[in-house]
Amino acid sequence: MSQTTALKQQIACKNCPLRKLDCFREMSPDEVDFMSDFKSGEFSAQAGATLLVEGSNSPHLYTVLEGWGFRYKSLPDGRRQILNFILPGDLIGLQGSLLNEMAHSIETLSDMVLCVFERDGLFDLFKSSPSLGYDITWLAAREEQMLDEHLLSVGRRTAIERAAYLISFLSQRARRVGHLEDQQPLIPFTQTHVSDTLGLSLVHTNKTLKKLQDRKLIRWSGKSCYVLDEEKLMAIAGWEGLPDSRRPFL
Amino acid sequence: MSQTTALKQQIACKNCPLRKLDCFREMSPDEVDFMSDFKSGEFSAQAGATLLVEGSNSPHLYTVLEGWGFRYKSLPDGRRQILNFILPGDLIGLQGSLLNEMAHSIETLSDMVLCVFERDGLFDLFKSSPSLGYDITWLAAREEQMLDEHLLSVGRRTAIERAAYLISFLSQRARRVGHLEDQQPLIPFTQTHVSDTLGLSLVHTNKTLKKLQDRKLIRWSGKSCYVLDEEKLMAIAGWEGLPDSRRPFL
DNA sequence: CGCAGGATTGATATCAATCAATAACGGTGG
DNA sequence: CCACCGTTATTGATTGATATCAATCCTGCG
Repeated sequence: MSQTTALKQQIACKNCPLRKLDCFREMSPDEVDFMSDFKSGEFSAQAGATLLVEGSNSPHLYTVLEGWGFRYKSLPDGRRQILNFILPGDLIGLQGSLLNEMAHSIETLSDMVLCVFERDGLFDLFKSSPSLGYDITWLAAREEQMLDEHLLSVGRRTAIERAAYLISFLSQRARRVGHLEDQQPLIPFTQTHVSDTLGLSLVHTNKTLKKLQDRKLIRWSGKSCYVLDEEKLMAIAGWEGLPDSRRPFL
Repeated sequence: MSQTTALKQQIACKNCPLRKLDCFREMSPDEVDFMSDFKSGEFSAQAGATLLVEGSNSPHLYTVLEGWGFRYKSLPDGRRQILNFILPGDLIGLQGSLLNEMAHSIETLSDMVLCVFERDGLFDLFKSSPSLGYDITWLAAREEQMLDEHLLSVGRRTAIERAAYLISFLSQRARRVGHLEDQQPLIPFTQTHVSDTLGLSLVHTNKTLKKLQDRKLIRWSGKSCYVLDEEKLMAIAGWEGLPDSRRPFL
């Protein structure tokens, strides 16, 4: 549980691997310079590690370089709701930095590499580089938009619609950041994760996924989910898909 | 529907009525000056008006000066999910401004007065006043935090817990902005709004509210809900309450 | 081989949705 | 002032969806 290892800085922002993906916006040389200063190191964590805990007050912000994770909240008796998944290019810890206390926890699903920033430098970022400040706000608005859709899903979609939405949503996000190239599995997560995302019981989640499998829309083998027909999944969910504009990252 | 009336600018930012409420952060004279420039007018809308529509591309941002509203999304077949309620001091239209297209709609519950800003001026705000840019990001993070809690609620709380959470949540927010002084009703909304927020059917919502009423925690009379025991509601929901720090507004 | 975590399944119990009325209330026109 | 009407709230009966319970089955791994 929560075994993590700190590493030294290894990648220069200029050569950031994320910069090669065409889902991300270009950064100006000035912005890259600023980020090089703002970056205070790298951090890697093993699969299953807890990165941030509800109620804590982390001095850091992170951008995900590699790996998968998820944000969640729990009720006092242990019921858990997964709020969103975290993929490369995502900024995490912003709530903690601005509002002073994390209201959710974060766990890794796979091994993960993170780029580390000091929250104390955040206001300086807004002063020194308005465009990067704007980008952070952009990312916050995007997260809000995803949450809106999840809330619609959990509140108003049926079990099968929810499952179809979740899987097509994750499939699209994964593809954007270069995963799913050739029939790679979706995410290394379990049906327990799916059920805690959909707001359903584990058993009912299993039966619902089975229906999708019977219709040949997905295949769940071993610990992985393969997406066979994203279009049909989106149709079942009544979901339009992600906007396809390029997005910023830090 | 959607009958709205434009009004001339009437209130100087310096005398903004919100500034008197002690739930809001102080603004420096420079910031107030900037806001005076940024503000392009006022707008008032009748109860029941639609302010912004999913899919549209509004050229404006607004800060609520008076009144109540809500954000919602709909599925193709009409099922509706209310995402959050909007109270004085809230900034709306940010998603539309940053991401270019609104992914939700906004409707008023009461007559409403809004302070209007041009989205084209938004980047200039980040350049000219980093602290206001930071504030906008703060507000976005706060909205995200509320959505996280709603998602936990809809995904993992039982019907009565959800209802208890929603009502204590709204009660707290209302009180902060000076409503609920002496047994004022909570919000001018119907049980249909409650059901679309909780992700429950109207009938079941009614029966659930009745239970809260039988326990003397709320009273629903006419079109209004009165909160009788916020503490117990929070205990039922297993909810900690809102943080009580001051917050910024634009 | 045996174990552990995850997936699957069938039976049953609950919760919440739906259906179908009815009641209460506010506003309107006569 | 009263009858009428539309909206909202309320209620009981029934159906349907999802949760819970309790096994069993895999599969990767030491």
